[in-house]
Amino acid sequence: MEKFLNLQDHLCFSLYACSRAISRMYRPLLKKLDLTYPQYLVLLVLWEKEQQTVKELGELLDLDSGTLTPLLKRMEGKKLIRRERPKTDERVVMVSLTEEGEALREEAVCIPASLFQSSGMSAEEIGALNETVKSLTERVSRFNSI
Amino acid sequence: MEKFLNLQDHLCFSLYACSRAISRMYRPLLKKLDLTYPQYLVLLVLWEKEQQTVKELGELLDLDSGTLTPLLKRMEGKKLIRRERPKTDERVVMVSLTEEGEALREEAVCIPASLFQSSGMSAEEIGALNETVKSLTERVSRFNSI
DNA sequence: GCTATTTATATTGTGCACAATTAAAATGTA
DNA sequence: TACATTTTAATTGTGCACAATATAAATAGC
Repeated sequence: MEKFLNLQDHLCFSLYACSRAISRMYRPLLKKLDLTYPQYLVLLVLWEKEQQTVKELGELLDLDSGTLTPLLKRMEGKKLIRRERPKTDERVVMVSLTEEGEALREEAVCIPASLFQSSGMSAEEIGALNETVKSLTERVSRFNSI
Repeated sequence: MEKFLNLQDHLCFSLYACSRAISRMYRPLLKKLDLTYPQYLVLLVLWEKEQQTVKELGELLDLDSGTLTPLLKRMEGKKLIRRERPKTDERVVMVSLTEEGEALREEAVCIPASLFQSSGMSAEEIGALNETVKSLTERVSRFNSI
C-alpha cells in the first residue's frame, strides 16, 4: 500500500514551481533587454562560445529543433544572432552572435545576482544546491534513456 | 566587475532542466492514463480535496486562469472532472472529480515512486531537497511581489 | 559511382504558461 | 436602491516544449 503524497511533498512539483518562480522573477529584467528566458539561455551559451551549431545548442540546453528553430528565427529577426549553413556541410546551421548580441552581455551580467540576492542563500549553499539538482537531472535523464 | 557564469553554474538553468527531465520521465507513465503533467497536478490537488474553485486550484498550483481554463476544459472533455457555477455565487467555477477522475488515483499512485527510484536518493535526501527548493521558491516569490 | 543509411534541421500539431484585457456577478457605500 | 468597486473566470495573443514526421545533405557499403 503506497502512501499517498500531498502536493507539497512532491519534489517534482517543487522543482516545477521553483523554476517558474525564478523565470517570473527574471521576466521584468529580461523584458528590458527584449528577451525571453529561453532566449537568454541561448545567449548565455553563445557568450561562452560565440559560434555553435543548432545541434550543439540543443545538447547544451536540452532542447530540440522544434523548440530551437522558431526561437532562433525570432532571435535572428531581432538581429541578436546570425544563422547560416556552411558550404562544407549544408545540413548544419551555424548560429553566431552579432555585435548586438555580444553587446547585450554587459547589460545581462547582473541578472544572476538577482537570484542570489532574493534567495537569501550563501554562494556555497547555492553551489551545493546546484550540484544536487544537476546530479538529480543526470540520474533522471539516464533513467529516461533506459 | 561581475564574474561571468558558465551555463552549468546557473542554478536557474539547473532547476529548469531538472523540472523538464522529470516531466519527460513521467510522460510515458502519464500517457498510459491519457494525462499531461499539469493535468496530473490538478488531479493530485483534487485527490486531496475533491472539490475546489478555479481560484483555489490556481493558488495551490501557482497557475492563472489563462492556463487553467483551457486545461480544465480538456479534463472536462475527458470526463475526469466537472465544472459548474454554483447558484449561490455565479462568479465562481467549482471543479470536482468524476468517478473516472477519482478512479485514476489508483493507477497514478505509483508514479512518484519512479522519481524516487531513478533519483538514487534516500527518502531523507529527497525530503531535504524538497524543503530547500520550497524555501527558495518562497523567497523568490516574495521578492517578486515587492 | 549508386543506392541505402545516417545526420541535421525544419515543419506540424497539441498543450501549456503567462501578460493583458474583457465581462459578468457580487459586494460596498452613499 | 443606485452606482462604484471588487472578485472571479474567460478570452486573446505570444512564445515556448515536445512528439511525430518530413526533407535534404552527407556518408557508408557495395
